[in-house]
Amino acid sequence: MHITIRQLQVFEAVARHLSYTRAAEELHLTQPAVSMQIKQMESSIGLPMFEQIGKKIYLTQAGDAMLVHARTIMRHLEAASEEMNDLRGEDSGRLRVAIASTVNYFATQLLADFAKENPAVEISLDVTNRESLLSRLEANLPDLALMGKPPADLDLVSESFMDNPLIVIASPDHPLANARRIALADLAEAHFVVREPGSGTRVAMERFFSDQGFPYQKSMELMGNEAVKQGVEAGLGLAVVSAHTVEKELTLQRLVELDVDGMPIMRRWYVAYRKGKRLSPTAEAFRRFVIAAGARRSELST
Amino acid sequence: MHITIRQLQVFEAVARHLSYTRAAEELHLTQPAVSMQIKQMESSIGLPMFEQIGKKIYLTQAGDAMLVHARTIMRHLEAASEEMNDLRGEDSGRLRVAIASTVNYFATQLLADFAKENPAVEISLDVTNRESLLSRLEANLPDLALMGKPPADLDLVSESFMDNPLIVIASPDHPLANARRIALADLAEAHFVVREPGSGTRVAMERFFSDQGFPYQKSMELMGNEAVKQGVEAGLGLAVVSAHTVEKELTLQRLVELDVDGMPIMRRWYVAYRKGKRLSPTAEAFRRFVIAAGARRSELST
DNA sequence: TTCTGAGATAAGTATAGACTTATTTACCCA
DNA sequence: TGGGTAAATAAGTCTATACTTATCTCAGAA
Repeated sequence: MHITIRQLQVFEAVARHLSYTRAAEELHLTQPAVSMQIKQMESSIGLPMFEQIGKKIYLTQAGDAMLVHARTIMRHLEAASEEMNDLRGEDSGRLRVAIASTVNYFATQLLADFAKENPAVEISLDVTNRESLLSRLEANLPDLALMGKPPADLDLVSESFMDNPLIVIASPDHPLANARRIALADLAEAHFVVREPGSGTRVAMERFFSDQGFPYQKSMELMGNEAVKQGVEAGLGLAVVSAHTVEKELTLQRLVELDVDGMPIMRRWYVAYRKGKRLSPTAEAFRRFVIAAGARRSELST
Repeated sequence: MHITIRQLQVFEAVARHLSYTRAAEELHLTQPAVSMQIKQMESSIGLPMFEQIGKKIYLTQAGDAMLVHARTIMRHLEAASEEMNDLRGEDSGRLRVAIASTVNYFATQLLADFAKENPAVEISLDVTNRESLLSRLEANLPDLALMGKPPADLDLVSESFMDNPLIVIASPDHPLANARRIALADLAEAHFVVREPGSGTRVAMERFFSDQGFPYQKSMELMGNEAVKQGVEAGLGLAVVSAHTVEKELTLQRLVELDVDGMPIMRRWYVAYRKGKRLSPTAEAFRRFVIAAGARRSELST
């Protein structure tokens, strides 16, 4: 059975008007065009759809049955067309964002702002550490990722949008709390609270220390930024964290930043997506939104 | 949005395999053919359906949404195709038969036999008098009609299939019950029970009497054959009826046939349908069935 | 690195799809 | 018996569809 969508459209119009001529008018066609479409449809089905009794046209039983299907099919085509129209706009559809856990401290705000501007967008946010974020990217789960510098081997398209200074924090009553220009060597005796392996912050810290030839001492390994901060507050030792994650604590003087030579380690945050990814207009809009927000923020700080 | 059914088919196959090449194999096509179909579909929709991340192919959100519709549309096409296949056969679908009430005495048996041979056919039977049967034919309600000689003005295609002798019946204790070769004039004093106007039997009777210049006397007008028969049994007078309707009563001697000169009036039954009607294979089969049954019956009686 | 499998691209073709205008046929009604 | 309306038929045109083969590109694995 080789039937055309066009044939279904024409058929439906004829069935509705029970008139070829009327259907032709509606479709801005000539009457023979309609005759032919119906005839082709009938011959490919092998059954008449209409019967002409006297001057009137009636649906045959086959036509009756066909009409039901023609209508549902057309309804689905229209529904699909509308959905596609929505998806073609920037303010609809779904947006799956995965973020490195450290990013959480400002990304949530960002997403909230974006959601407020685009209420019809269905946003899903996925917060994990760098390592599992990369594996999610590999499985093509998120549309976009917010993370530290992406590795070269995963073919990511990325753009940095914000500074990410890593600083050393200590409890306020730490002996070096008020020291100036501390050399890394001065911290040889200190113990460090560190994030779990797989954390981007930890990787960055270790790379920095090893570049500097500084063999840091680990006091404890904790899962997540919060735990680390609390560990430091509790006096378990120092820690290297992203400055953004401790803004509140520094203001409240629950924690202090140590003035260590070579710090802060200047890193950057990136918006990234896998090469080949067909960003939806919404995802693209969010990407720009993030970059713009980063630019705004760095303007403020200069 | 100008999309082809073919495109939906190809799209569905690709979405199922998540591979152009695999889909091409399934559809017995070359791989570029599939590429092009998808590309055309995407360009007419204005959104990508797939994204290629590394070596794997994934559905985009738009593709995901489209797939749902593509599948329902294809399901409906298949369902339609199956229904049409059924209707193309002789043993399915619906069969609407309208019969003149007098025909009821043997048509019900006929329909029962046909239904037994074709259990999947949905039969609807409509019993009315000639007049309302004609108006139903005019409205194209029945597929076929079983009736007396069809009028010429309604453009019916008809074929006679059985004799319909009209006879005069009387109660067994009627004075003329055993008389031979009664002349019509001898019935001048008799009263006749007659069918309602609109009845074919009544029309035939009146035409016959008026052709013979016989002004019959009407004792009572009754609705339907049964009422007429009971009226005659009750001694309300004579009646002209189709012989088929009184077989039982004659055998049981509840009624007798009067041997009137010029009787029986020899009429015939016809299967008829409106010119232009596209008889379904089932309807055509029933038409032949009726004619064959008529032929069998007249062979038996000779 | 090279090889391999998968998809994209290019170029070309046959065909049937979707129309048109002009004309004929058929029914219904006045 | 014509006149009007509606559908069928005929003939022709144009273009997009649905393919093909040949070649190129690219990611991932040996």
